[in-house]
Amino acid sequence: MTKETGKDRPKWRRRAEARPDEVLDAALDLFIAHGFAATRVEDIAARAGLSKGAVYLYFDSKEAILEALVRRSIVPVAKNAAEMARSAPGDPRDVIRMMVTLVAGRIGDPRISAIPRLIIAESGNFPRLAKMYREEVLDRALTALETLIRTGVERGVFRPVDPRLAVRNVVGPMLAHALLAGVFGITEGDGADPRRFVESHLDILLNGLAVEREET
Amino acid sequence: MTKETGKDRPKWRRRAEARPDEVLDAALDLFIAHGFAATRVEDIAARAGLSKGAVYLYFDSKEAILEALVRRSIVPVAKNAAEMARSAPGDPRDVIRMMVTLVAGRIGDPRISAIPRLIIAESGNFPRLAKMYREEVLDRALTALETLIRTGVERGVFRPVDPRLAVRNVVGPMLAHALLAGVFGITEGDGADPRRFVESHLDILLNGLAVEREET
Amino acid sequence: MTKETGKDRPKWRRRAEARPDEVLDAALDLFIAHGFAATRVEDIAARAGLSKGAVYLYFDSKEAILEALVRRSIVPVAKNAAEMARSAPGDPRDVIRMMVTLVAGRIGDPRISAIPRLIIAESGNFPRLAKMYREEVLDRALTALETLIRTGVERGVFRPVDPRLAVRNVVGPMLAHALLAGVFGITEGDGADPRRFVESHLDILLNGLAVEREET
Amino acid sequence: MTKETGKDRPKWRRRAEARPDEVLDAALDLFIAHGFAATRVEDIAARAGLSKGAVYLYFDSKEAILEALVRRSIVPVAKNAAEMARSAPGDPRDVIRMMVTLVAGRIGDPRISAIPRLIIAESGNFPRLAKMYREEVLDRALTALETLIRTGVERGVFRPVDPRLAVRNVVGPMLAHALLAGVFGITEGDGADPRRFVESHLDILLNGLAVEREET
DNA sequence: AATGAATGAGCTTTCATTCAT
DNA sequence: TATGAATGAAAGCTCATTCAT
Repeated sequence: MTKETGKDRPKWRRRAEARPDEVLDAALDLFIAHGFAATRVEDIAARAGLSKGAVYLYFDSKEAILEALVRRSIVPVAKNAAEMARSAPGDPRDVIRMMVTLVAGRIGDPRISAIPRLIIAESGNFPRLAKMYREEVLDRALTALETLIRTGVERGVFRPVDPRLAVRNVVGPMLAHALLAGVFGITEGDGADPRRFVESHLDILLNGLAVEREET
Repeated sequence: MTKETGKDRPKWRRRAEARPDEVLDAALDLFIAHGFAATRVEDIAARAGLSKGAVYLYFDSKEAILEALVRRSIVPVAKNAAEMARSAPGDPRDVIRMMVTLVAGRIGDPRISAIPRLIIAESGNFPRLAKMYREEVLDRALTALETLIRTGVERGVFRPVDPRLAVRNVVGPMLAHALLAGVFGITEGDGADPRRFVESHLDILLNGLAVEREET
Repeated sequence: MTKETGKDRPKWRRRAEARPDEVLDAALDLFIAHGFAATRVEDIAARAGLSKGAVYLYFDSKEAILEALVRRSIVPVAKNAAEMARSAPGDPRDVIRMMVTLVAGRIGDPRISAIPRLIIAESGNFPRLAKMYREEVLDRALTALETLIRTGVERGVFRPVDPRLAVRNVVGPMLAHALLAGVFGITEGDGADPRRFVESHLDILLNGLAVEREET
Repeated sequence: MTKETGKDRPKWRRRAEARPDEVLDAALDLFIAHGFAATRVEDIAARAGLSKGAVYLYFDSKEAILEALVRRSIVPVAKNAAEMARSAPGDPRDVIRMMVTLVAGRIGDPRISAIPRLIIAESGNFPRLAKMYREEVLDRALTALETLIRTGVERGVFRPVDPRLAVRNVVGPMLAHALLAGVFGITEGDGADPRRFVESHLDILLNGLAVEREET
């Protein structure tokens, strides 16, 4: 009687539908903290606020949780990639500036930068994950960057660098920044202000690529 | 006469002395391939050519193997650091060129680049490892680089960048290169020639830092 | 109607509540028969009718089972001690008669006399057990006996013995009786009638303590 | 050359011949402290001052060590029993006094009282030990005591007690005394003077058995 | 949709025993 | 006689997964 009003069901439903995501959130936190193998399904369940058995109503296995996690993290990338593509026509330097700023802002969030870290850690055991990530994220993102750099070179705003290799200079410093902070707790004296890092990175990078001196 | 030739000493004693390193080598291969948790001590033993129980003659626990592995990888760093220090007086650009070339050559070897990857993966479970690595390797190496850059700035060969942040631009691309190759199998069409990458990296980096245009 | 009869409640829940005690019972039997170290958790599980893993739902470790066993055996002692205390006012000889009869009746049951035997055997490895038993059982029981004897001496019904030492003459013969039977299978020709032993023990003991001859 | 004088060999030999006993001594100490199962052969070897492998030159197995230990402890009993027998003709009370004094003096030594404790602990796993001890020690000693008491009864110095049961009153208090001290560390305020206990025990026991009041 | 008791394979670790030297 | 490296069978414990309720 009490809980059967038509209006009330939505709340239930809403929860029920949100469950898988709650599980994924919980799993992500724990995978970040302890890695995949050292995280127990029971702990994921507890953190998600349901019972061990219930997790298996939503996911076939622990591995399936990891996979879903990676898959979920991939979705926004596709969107961003599409968005980027649209704004591509402009000056490659501006696009790179935008991309770096965008990404650097995100990797500050441990819940986002943790996914690649998880994949790095588990790629041996679950090659499918690495493959998925490579195909859906890296190939897209790196190719986009590559094209951008190639365009710059062709237009004469960048020196004649090899775009395939140059992408490492775009991406690497951000990776280093994220890992130094996330894994080793090295955040520099000034704290965690990502803007200063982005500025520094873009300064060095774009000057390194530019034909003419960039004014900072 | 009494002891035969030095070379002929009991094989097993000779082996016994080499055993710990053999175990570490085996462990490293497997940790790289499957991660720490998914590697069984028995597999390490088998790969090292001895029995499960024998591993425990040399190491107290599986975790101790991991720690020894990291510790062993740290030793050469101290040596290199000392060496670097001696050559420091020269042009900072040359020293950076040397360092990058040296390191990039090493990270091509999966057995060397795997250690940081292991630490990245296991830092959650074994914070001591991360701490050790940070103190023994990162703090040393990054500080050295920082000093180098600062010197360059002071001498007027580098633009006025923040040395603390600039180190990410030195180290990051190499990290990216190693991970793209090691984890995702992205080695570029041209294969695994590290020299081309080093060249490209130094070109972009040093131009990015330089006051005047570097001639490539 | 809704929940069926109380009796019909899910069997397994009912069992679940009894499980820890079933495990302890099984463990006791096996510890008696083979000692703590030589008993495998799997055997305990099998005897208790569940799987190895299930034992760990109820106890943290094998040692915890032993401890719980001792703890469980201690509970009734406290009750008895309280009971004894109430009847203390009477003639010390009567109280001693009661105590000896009570205890001797119990040590006939191997599941009761086994606990001290286990503690004797394992005190080296688990000093906490010995300490617990000493504090909860021995200190209580021996002190009670001591007081009893002292009272007897003061009232002039017992000769002036040292109560601290005399307790050994109360307790020791029962201990000997239990061990001879339990460990060495020495039960006397007439079998296991404990009453004859109790009679004999009390006869000798009380005559040994008495100021005047006891009539048997 | 150095170590080959004829005179020197004896010392060697002597050691070699003493080795098994040294092993037994070491084993006894450790078995007392940790029990049979929890004692490692390697520890026995270390304490006896030789290598793990060497132990197996003298004993076939760990169990064989335990058995030899018990066997060794039995030898003196036979001698004592014979001695006792010779002095038997005297007053049973005197013989009992002698026996109790003798035994009580010995059970103060943990290396002697430990043997029965070991047997109590391990009788489940090694029934042969219990059987051996029963036959060689208990049956002998208890029978002797029994005979003694029976004689006393027949001669009219003891009341008509059942000798089979009365032996428990002779032996039990000593057992209790040894266990309270050895296992639970209960040694009474006055320390470890065994004479006071023997005196107390004999006082109570002999008065308990006597037809006429004993003067203490 | 949800629970949590139960399972059992699998892992790390220990240690009696063997054997080449 | 003596060593100690090596073995391999257990044993304790964990945890992903299942299933009766």
